[in-house]
Amino acid sequence: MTAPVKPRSTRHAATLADVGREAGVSAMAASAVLNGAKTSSRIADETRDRILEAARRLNYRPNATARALAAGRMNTIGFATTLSRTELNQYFLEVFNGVIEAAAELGQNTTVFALADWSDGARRIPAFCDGRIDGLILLAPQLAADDAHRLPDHTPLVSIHGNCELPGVINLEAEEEAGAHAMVARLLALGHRHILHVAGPPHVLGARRRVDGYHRAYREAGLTPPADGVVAGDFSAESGRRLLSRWLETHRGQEMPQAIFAGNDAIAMGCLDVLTARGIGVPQQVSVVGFDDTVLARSARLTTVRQPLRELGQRAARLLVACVDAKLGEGPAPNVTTLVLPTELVDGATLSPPRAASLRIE
Amino acid sequence: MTAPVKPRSTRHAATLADVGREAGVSAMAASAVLNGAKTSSRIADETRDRILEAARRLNYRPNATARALAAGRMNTIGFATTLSRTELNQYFLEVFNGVIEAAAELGQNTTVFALADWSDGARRIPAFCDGRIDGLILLAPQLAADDAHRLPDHTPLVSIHGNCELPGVINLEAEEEAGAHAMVARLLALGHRHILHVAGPPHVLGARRRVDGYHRAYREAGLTPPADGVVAGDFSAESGRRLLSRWLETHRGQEMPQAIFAGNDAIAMGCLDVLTARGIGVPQQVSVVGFDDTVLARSARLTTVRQPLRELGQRAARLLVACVDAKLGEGPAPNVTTLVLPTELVDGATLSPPRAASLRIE
DNA sequence: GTGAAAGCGCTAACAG
DNA sequence: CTGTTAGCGCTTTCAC
Repeated sequence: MTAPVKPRSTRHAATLADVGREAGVSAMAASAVLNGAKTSSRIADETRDRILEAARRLNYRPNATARALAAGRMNTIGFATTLSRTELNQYFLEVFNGVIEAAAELGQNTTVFALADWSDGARRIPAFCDGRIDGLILLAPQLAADDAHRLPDHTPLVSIHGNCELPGVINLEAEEEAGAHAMVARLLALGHRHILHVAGPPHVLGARRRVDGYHRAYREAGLTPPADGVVAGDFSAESGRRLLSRWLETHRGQEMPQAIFAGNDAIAMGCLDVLTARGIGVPQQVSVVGFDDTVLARSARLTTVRQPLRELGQRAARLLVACVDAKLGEGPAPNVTTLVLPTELVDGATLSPPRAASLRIE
Repeated sequence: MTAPVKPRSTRHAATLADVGREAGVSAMAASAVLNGAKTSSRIADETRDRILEAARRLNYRPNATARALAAGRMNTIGFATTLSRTELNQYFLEVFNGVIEAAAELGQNTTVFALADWSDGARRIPAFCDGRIDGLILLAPQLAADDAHRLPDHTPLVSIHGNCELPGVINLEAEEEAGAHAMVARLLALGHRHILHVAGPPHVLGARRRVDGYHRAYREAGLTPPADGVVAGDFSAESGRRLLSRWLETHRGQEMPQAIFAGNDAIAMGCLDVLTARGIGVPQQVSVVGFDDTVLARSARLTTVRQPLRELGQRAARLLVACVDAKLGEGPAPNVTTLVLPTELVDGATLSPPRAASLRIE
């Protein structure tokens, strides 16, 4: 019987076995001392010192993959999002900051999965949940109810701004309808009557909710929204530019809207571009308001509706980690299925009362 | 001798052993079929089908941690950066997009490590390199040469905008001095003479290089920079606001600078805030130019110096993965130690020739 | 108090 | 072509 060759691993500085050998004890003892093992009652102080000393001398580093394999936990959460390669996603950045911050506080790493789109996501998500992450946050997922059964059930999931209920997936969102309503109600209260809503994609729940808020504000004020008052595209500056340009083209000679309520800040920025290019003063001639309160809004001093994006990220991370803990029997499972945070109006420099005389589109 | 209890793992849907049992073959056969094993020449078609069928029935998913432990590779790269909790880092976002994009193309995941600051980083980096990532990108690290020996040598590192040479670490950067020089030279060519440089932190190499470019442009034009022509703070809008406000306070009654060259776009945005608040027209009365060409610049139509941030991220990821491959004997090691990409001027709406009459600071 | 043994799931080597 | 064996580094019973 030949003694098994123990090939000296070159992959890591030192293993527990190395440390044990150096200290003249077993690897288990080393493990007990170096990693907060719950198993060992106590190791003799003298032994412990010897082990610590050996570890320092060999520059011992625990191996995360081995530990993960044994523990069934990687201490890493995933964050899945679509990331366009042409337009940087401020929305992502805000939420991500919250996620990574809260995760770090809980000793968890964050790995980001960039999706081309969500049909891609539905296909790839199961593959992500293969042990490299302990749980996954879905950012603004566009999943069909049909995709639900394909989602892995052994990995906790949390969604932010999910577009449909997914069984077993906690969803976090903000009061978008209420936020949109409050903003449009304020515009109406200031005297604006002709408000154009340049909306996001109709297949996105949040975009529809903003449209709903717009309509409710008119309704509750006893007013009727203008004909052609809502145009929809996607959530990008480019879309804002395109939609508004086209709208102005097709309504040439008619009355210029007094205000533009953009579906998000990026759209608002696109609208600002168009107005500026036409020499139309904001807010002197037309008011423009956005939605989200991303850094874009702050840098342009845009009047907007704030969604607590960073906080959504933080909460999502904390809930997710709680789910992971619970799955491993290390705590109670959070008993929420949905969490809705408030929105609020943010004052900027792009909103004022409507001018007295109406303006014609040239 | 008691038979070892095989506790049915509840952690994963199914293991290779499960699949093998179901298909009536060994786990190795299953491994060979399900994961592209190079070892086995061929498995009988009939067997292979049986295995695939069993895998599908059991919904088999390979376990990434087990695979990583055996293979010594996690297929994940790390991205370490400082992330302020008060101001969102557009610079980070741009580079990150490049990193994640290139990494994904190479089948690698990306995990982000958020550092409070780089002294923190020097301490924590070794701990990250414990097998959970195969290599690490350092974004704008501020490391002392002294920290070098603490960096792990078993994990490949790549830095972007590193502040000092680190042995064995490939560094990527842009021609910052040249970019700053080109911009200031253009300002001078337009007729500006009194250019205030609101710079970044002097301990950051890139900030110093921009100052150098500023000085060289004056020198080569045969001119002398104004006294008090450079003020330094950090790379944030807040710093830009504070520095410019203070500068204007302390120079009250003197001549207003004709142009402001900001150390980065965030600083430029801060300066724009201050000028706007004072009712000073940009660029009619004062020109403002930035550095980086982040999304902030684009949304404000800021004239700026473009650094190819996304490309820096892409290149860094590709180089890093090449290093990882090389370490595992799967390819040649890249033989570069430094990569410098060009910068270029970006036209915006915040630069014009100086006005004829000089302006006094009120 | 400490060590021996078994196993987390997968893979590389070698035997059959 | 397929199965057996050993081992990646760490942990967790369970004897001693």
